Amino acid sequence: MTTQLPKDRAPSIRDVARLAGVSYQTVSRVLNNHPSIRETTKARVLQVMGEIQYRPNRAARALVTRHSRTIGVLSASSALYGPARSVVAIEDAARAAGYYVNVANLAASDPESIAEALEHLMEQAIEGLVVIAPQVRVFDVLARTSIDVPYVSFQTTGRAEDRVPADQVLGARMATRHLIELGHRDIIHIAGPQDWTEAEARMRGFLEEIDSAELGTIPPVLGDWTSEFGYYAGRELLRTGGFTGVFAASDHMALGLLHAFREGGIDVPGQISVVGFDDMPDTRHFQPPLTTVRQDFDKIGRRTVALLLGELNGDVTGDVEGDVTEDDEQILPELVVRDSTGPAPGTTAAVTHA
Amino acid sequence: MTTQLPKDRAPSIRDVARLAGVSYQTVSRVLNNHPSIRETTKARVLQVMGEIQYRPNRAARALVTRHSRTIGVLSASSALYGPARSVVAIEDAARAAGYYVNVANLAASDPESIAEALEHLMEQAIEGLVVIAPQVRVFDVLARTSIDVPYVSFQTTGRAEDRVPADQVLGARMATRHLIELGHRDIIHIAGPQDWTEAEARMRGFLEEIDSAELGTIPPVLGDWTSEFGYYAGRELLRTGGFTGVFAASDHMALGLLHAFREGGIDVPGQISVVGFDDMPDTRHFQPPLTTVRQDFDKIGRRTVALLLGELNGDVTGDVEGDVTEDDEQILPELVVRDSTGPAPGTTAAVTHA
DNA sequence: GTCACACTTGTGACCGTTCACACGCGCTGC
DNA sequence: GCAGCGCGTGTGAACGGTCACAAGTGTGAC
Repeated sequence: MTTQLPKDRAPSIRDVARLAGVSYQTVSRVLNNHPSIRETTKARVLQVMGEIQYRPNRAARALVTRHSRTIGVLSASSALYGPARSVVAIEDAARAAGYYVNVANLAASDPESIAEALEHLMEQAIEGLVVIAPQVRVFDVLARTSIDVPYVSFQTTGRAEDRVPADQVLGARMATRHLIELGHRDIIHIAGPQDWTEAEARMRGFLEEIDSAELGTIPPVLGDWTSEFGYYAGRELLRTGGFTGVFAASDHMALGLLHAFREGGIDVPGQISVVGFDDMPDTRHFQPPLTTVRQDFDKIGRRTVALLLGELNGDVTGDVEGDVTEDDEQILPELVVRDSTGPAPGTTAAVTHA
Repeated sequence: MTTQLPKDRAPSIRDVARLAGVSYQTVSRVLNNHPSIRETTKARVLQVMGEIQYRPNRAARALVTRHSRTIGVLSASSALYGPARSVVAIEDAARAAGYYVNVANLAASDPESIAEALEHLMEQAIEGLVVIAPQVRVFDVLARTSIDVPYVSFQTTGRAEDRVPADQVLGARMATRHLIELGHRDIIHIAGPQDWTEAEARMRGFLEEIDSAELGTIPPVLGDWTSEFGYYAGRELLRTGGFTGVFAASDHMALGLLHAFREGGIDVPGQISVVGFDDMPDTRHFQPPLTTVRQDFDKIGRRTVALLLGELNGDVTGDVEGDVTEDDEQILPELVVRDSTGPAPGTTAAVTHA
């Protein structure tokens, strides 16, 4: 057949219809696989689609359905392993669910930057929002600007009424317990920024575990996730002393700590034990290879997306048709023991460093 | 005024028009700031827009203009620092230029995965494509599937006729020269996957520099960017020996090398010097702090986006209206000397390790 | 005073898809 | 033999913008 196709524009549903000898509505039905359509017709239409490389126009579809099938991700400092890995996990999960993702990276976390990034996402007509950033502040801005898309933070659990990242708490408890079981009594926590829910949850886990072991609490140090901070915190800690175990809320900070301790002539794990969080791939090549808590980012990403899509579709449980389920169940973090942790020096006593 | 707005849908251009007492076309003119429109009218329309929080519908606009203002990014293994950082840089640059970004991450780099990811991006009606992945293979797939969007790879220089990432070559030369100047004669290169243009360019830079110093060439080892690979390569290298300097194409691989050398009882930089590439923030806390080549990802990102947008707008030079220019000039990498490099052992002679 | 022209504004059609509704057909049931 | 029904398919309108064109106003030149 020498039926001519438009040269200057992409083939549309009507072109397909003409070539297949049906109406455009029938083609539309094939696209949305409507039940009542004859098999043979469907096959014919599909074949034509393949032949002319037809691709549905998302803009037209979005226009009429009022659904962009796009979710937004607001991410901070994506150069860090955790956020970067999280974004990837979200993208993959969303793609698997047939959604598109638009990411806005936060240069700074002042309200203006946040508002600007959100505005950028809203222009995209996002249907939902995943926040990988200081949730507290983002929430502030969201409330103030009356932007009303459903949103979740990475790490939220499946149950909508309980937005606490249970596995984060658990992971932190595992890390802390590991140190306790090695005989450490004086353990310090280098926390992440407390307006991140993840940081807050990890700190909570740490405190809970310390508490249940009836150990004395050393006030945690509030950091910024980076190795640079870990390094300076480590130097400072060596000046004051009074601890034998450190639990850092990120592997980056743990790396900095290791550097500072090494520089200070401290043996890890001989004198001080260090635990990180995330298990980024590099950690096993740190000096010494780092004991840390592994997170299953992909699973968390799928759960987060499932939760969000569930909310979009109006049900509270977080269930979605079937693609991305598996949510409610808790995703267990895993303690990976390497060489940065060992028995507390002496038997039970803490060592003091000058 | 008690003019009622639609409750179930977002306000449209016609709602604004009604409230401002003008036609919808006038509102459209304001949106596209058409020159001939009275200041007072424009102000009135803008005020109404602000009051009712009007946001133009991108789908409708895309439908009629046939421009999605979206560019796609095809990225591989974004858990690595380089790609992750590159994606962020692209996103920021694109956002600054008023474009949206859609990222597809490659799980594997077989043709099927690539085709699937590309298909996902094409559904989004992307106008251009940035590839941060094995360009060679992606290009194969692109050619085969007759997808026809303009595309650039991250790292391409401004001049369209010369798609060689000059600064990559230069950076590699700087790293290599640094080793040579320290007296190293037997230098080995741990390269990245050769179907990445970046990897190929870095290797070329290495070879060029070795050549111009009239040193003997040791065949480079082809790696996969990861610290894990670096570690095993390092172990293997220790078995064969015959070198005193290593230039790794990524900081991750350098980290693995350091680990292997440390484990083998080799002193870095006393016996072997190591140089990395990228200057990820963690490198200064490696043991020892790593000498590496710093890349200005943000600048490269802006240049890449400018180049792509220039191509979209039909001009060959890569210039775009004025937003994102600054391209043609070369972006100079910077050698950051830390503690992983030192004078070659002995005077000029190479050391052989058992 | 009229005409040309620039400036500003408005009207109709269209982009590609989905939705609501209508319609033809064959089958069943009485 | 005809109402009723379900299946498969087609027609018109709508989504929210932009484009092409028309038209009203005011100004200056003749």
